[in-house]
Amino acid sequence: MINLNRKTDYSLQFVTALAHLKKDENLSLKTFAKQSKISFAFLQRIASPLKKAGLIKSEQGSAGGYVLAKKSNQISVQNIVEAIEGPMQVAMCIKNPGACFFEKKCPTKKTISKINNEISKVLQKIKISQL
Amino acid sequence: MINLNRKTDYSLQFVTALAHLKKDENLSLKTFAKQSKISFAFLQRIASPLKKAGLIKSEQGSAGGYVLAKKSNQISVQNIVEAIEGPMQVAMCIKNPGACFFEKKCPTKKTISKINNEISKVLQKIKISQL
DNA sequence: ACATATCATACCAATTTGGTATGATATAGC
DNA sequence: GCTATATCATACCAAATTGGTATGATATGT
Repeated sequence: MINLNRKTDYSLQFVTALAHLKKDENLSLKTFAKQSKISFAFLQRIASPLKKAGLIKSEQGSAGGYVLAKKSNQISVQNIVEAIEGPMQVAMCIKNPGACFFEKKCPTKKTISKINNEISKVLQKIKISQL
Repeated sequence: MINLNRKTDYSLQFVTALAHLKKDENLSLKTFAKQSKISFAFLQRIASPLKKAGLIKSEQGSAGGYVLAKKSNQISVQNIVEAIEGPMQVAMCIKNPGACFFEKKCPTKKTISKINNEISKVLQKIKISQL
């Protein structure tokens, strides 16, 4: 399926919210959960990979919370998708050599690969700052 | 996830094979199953929606089989994706009003919608004849 | 200390996906 | 009319993915 799952969807919302913070503000998950009506527990599962991917930073403790780790015009939808869902590939064959039975003989691999590149470009072009 | 599932993948292979038939030839699923090593039973589940979508035609009976219903430069990857997976939408909100809790207030709907259009364009642009 | 954060798990139900099986219907050729 | 070979229309099932929750640990400002 060509679709963004709920984790990715919520991630976009969260990162967008971070992009709109004022200087020296941060945003805790609890606060964002209240604002957005997204479950706190679910947000926790999102924040972790976003941080690992270097898109957001965090401070623990009582005045803690999250902020962007980069400028919002340097974070693309592609970055978020890949942080949450792993490497963007429209078919297993693109980035996993040996994953497909057909492999080299596949009559459509070239096309699949092209589709992958084009979609990837689209996602890279759209930045968080554009929201 | 941004990916083409196996049904769509096999569909691309099948339709491509039909595009390469000579004048007045047809292709039965049994024959294609042997050629491609794709399971016959699985191919049956693919052929049905492709036909319903008006992309391929069939003849029953002992000399029967499938042919394209349109010229191969008039069938896009988008057509196939939609025939197999339903309307292309990166998020439920795009084509199902009321499907999402956030609906009008959603801070990212505009972006999601943009992503949807861009990807849709990509898939429309790529035609079966290009394989 | 205590309240409030992040962090790191593990768990479970619901849905989707991949794949098979079964029986009916249509048709060309004998 | 019989037979072989097609499509057609289901229904079924196992495995993987997704959506969502729960629990406990660690860090830090007041």
